[in-house]
Amino acid sequence: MVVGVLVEITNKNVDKIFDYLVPEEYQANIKIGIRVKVPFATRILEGFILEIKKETTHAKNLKEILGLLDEDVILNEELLELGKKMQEMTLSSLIYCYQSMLPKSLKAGGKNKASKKYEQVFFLKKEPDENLNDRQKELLKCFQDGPKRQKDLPNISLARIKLLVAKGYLEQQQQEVYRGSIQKGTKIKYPLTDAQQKVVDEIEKSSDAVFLLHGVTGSGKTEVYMELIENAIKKGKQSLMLVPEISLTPQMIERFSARFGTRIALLHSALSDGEKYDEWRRIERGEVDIVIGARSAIFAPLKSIAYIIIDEEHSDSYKQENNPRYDAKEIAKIRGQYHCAKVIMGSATPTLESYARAKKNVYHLLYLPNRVGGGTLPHVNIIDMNEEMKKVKGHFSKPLINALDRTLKKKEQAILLLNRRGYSSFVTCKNCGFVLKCPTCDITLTYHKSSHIVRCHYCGYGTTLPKVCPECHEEAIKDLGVGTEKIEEELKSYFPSARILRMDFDTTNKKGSHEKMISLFGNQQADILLGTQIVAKGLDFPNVTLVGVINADTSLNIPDFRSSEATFSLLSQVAGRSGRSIKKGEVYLQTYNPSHYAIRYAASNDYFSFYEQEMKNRYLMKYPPFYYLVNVKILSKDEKLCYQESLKVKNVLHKYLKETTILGPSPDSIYKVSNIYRYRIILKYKSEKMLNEILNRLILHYARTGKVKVEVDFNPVHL
DNA sequence: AGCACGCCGACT
DNA sequence: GTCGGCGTGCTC
Repeated sequence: MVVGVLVEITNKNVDKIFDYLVPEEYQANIKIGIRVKVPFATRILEGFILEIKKETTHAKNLKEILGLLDEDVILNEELLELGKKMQEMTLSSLIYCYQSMLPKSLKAGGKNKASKKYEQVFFLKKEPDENLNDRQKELLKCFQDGPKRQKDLPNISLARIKLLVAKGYLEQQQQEVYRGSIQKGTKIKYPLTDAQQKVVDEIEKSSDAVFLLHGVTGSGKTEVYMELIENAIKKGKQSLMLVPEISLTPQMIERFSARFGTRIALLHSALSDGEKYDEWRRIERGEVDIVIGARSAIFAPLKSIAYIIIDEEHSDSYKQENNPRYDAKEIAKIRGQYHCAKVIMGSATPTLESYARAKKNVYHLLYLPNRVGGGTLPHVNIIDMNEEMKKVKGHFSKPLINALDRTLKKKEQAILLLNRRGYSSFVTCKNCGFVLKCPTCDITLTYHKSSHIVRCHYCGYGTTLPKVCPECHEEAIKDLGVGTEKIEEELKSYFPSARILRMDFDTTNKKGSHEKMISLFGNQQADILLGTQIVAKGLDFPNVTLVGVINADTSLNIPDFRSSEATFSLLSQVAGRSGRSIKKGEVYLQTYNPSHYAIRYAASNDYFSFYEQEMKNRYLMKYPPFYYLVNVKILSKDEKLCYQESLKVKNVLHKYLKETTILGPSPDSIYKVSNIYRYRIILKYKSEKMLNEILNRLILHYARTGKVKVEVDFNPVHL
């Protein structure tokens, strides 16, 4: 017996199947999709069995596999096939594709091995008799209604139980337990509005495969999802829902667990490896009906899927930003096809790509134009900061201060957004203008006031803030950026008695702190929630009647063709946090670009006009959805070599790709990260037959040397 | 990815 | 004369 094994090495030159002999002792337990240990050159590696055959076509004498790592299949037939498609789509190595589908403990060569957790359970074996004393008889009664763990029996020592085991009255067994899964469930269900019901009916009756649910903020998309999921469960089918990591908030989890109880698996970054493994096992064993998770949850090993829901479809988090650079929305469509499932993408501000497809009837378009309960969308005021800054200093305009004052007096709550995207809170010398930069990345360092440390957000490098300027040696170092801490101070000077809750990546780092803050604010133990993008998404607080955006337009200034879309989307989302119940809400957008269409249309909540305008720009500039993009990155520690090879790559592309616009090479948006220089070449095309083959050949060519590396990113979300 | 094999410079 | 540089090639 011979097996074909894909080993754990991610280099594209080793990304092929190697044949091994299977010793007699292992033959009975060999399955496609399990992991094995194999000798490989001078080392011992792990890999996945992808083939089982009688003989090898490989002429030379084969080595034998050294052992099996799994009893159960890790990569089932669907995932095996999916991985191959991923490889074609991303040009990553096949092993990378498989590894990215699995929790760490199930990857080949993953350090911490599969870790089922067991607990001792005890159950009754022999009825109590006269050989026991009264206390022992009493204890045995506890086991009459079923097996028990020691924890289920407070005040009973393990020794007392073990004694009864020794005497043969109780039997002890190992039972696999799952860590950290949801416990409660009260089956709460709200009746659907007519509009929601109509959408549900339309999806259920339709035979289309992909739907785009365009629903304004607060229109109750989640209720639609839940209804569909529940109806699917009644038919014995499962559902998979993707949300941006940031939206995996306790609020949303609570809504689902309240309705569906324990038959949910949650996959998010806060879980430990053991917890992730347990959730994966529950899913694989068919013990859950619903999987909710961030991007990688798209690979959850469900067996019979009815719906794949992509909530907040516009979120850039669905595209993986490192190898393999897959798009979970595309994976969703492939899995959907396999399961004959319906894919539903939902958003208040769909991506232009999705909306354009919906308009061409590639996706089935559904629309929820109104808020549930007839609530009206908040009134939005645009504040021209060019004018305001002549009147006041600091970051707050008069109208926003007045609005905050009114809100606080009414005992209502406010959310303030500091738009940090594309914004660096840099540290500079007031004397010579020197800006603190990371020694290994071409990035300004960010000052963290609470810890007195400046840090690089790309490589994590950190150091204490220098007292004197490294350049001119004057004591004139000053942080100029606007962080939430600074805004908080300013806010306190206006409203000394207001209770301010600051939420950003610094304060929500610790496990559970995010949850705590949200419940604190929900219980109205704070008046103002101040934070970065994290406050814009998915939160639902009925007492919030004011939303203020300190700087609506910083995200417009980043050099990315999607910056208008990102700004429009962010502002629409955050505005939607205001006035979600009967109380009327208002919104203040402070901006230096009051006439920019992204800001104006966000203010008037006019998705359609934004769409039309932005589509015109995209057409003129040859951007998606009119053209496809590929970002070809050339990386090297050697700056000169990097540029030289970039030119060579460009020439090759030029020679073979006749239908493609080729831009560059140019320095990447971050020229240097961890001492590696980066150039990029942008490709724009509508259709190019040779594209994948040529790019693949380039990657392979550079994969051997190690001095220069070429990476490609199809449909990049950021340029 | 590693690691061996193989062909050219300054050193106990 | 040798130690060791890293270019090239291979791993069932």
